[in-house]
Amino acid sequence: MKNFLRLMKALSDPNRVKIIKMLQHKPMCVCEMREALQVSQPSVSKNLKILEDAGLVDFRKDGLWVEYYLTNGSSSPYAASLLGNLRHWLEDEDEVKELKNRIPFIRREDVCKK
Amino acid sequence: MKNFLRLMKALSDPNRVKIIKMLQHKPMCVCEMREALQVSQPSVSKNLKILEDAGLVDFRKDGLWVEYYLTNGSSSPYAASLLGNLRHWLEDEDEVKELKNRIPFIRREDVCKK
DNA sequence: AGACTATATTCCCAAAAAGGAATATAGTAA
DNA sequence: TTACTATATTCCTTTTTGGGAATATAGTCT
Repeated sequence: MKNFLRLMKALSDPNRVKIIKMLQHKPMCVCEMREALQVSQPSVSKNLKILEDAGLVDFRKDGLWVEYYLTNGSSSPYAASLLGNLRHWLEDEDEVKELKNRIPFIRREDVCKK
Repeated sequence: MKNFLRLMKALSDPNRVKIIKMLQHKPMCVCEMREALQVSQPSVSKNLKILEDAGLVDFRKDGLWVEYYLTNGSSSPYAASLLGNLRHWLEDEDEVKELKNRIPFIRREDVCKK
């Protein structure tokens, strides 16, 4: 029950759902997501932690930055199911479409290291 | 997006999830659920409204009391999917098993009309 | 070592959520 | 009508949540 509730809670915030939708496109580091979402860096980090605790995302360190990516859901059948559904769900939302359109133009080299 | 978030939020509270699990067993009125959950009547009513807004439950008036039941999910594909999954999900949770065991002994005639 | 950068964490505040007491509403029954 | 009952709603309080500013941490580079 606890895990399930944690998952539902993780997916009940618009920025966290947007992060999921972005990561469906490609793995991204924090500064890229910060730019895409137009929120503060701590906000992105904290939301990523919530998604990680829910078993939805994982990360690998790449030098100075941290690349986040969607899990295969093996940690939880609930997470696996929702991640599967979210591949199709919300694809028609304007917010999501616009976000995915913007991703290719967000280049790590430009956004970070300022 | 709004509908999806509303659904996730509706399912991110333990009492609301328990209501769903109870209604899988049989339609119930507010006073029965109040007894099963051991919370106040207003709390049950408010949680039911949240579930209703999320497209998860509906109700029919039966004289003085109101009988709630699970929707078929036709109002939202998200709700339909989650309701389907929740038939199997959480069935092994002790909280849920105990709750379902208690339901047969909660008789409307005893619990209400005191 | 020191300077710099990406991310995580802490702290604080405003907004939202959840619960109960009190109250309002609607339906029943005399 | 009045009395009663089940549910809904309002109001209030406590807890939780989400955001940003400031700070800490970790990794890179010279």
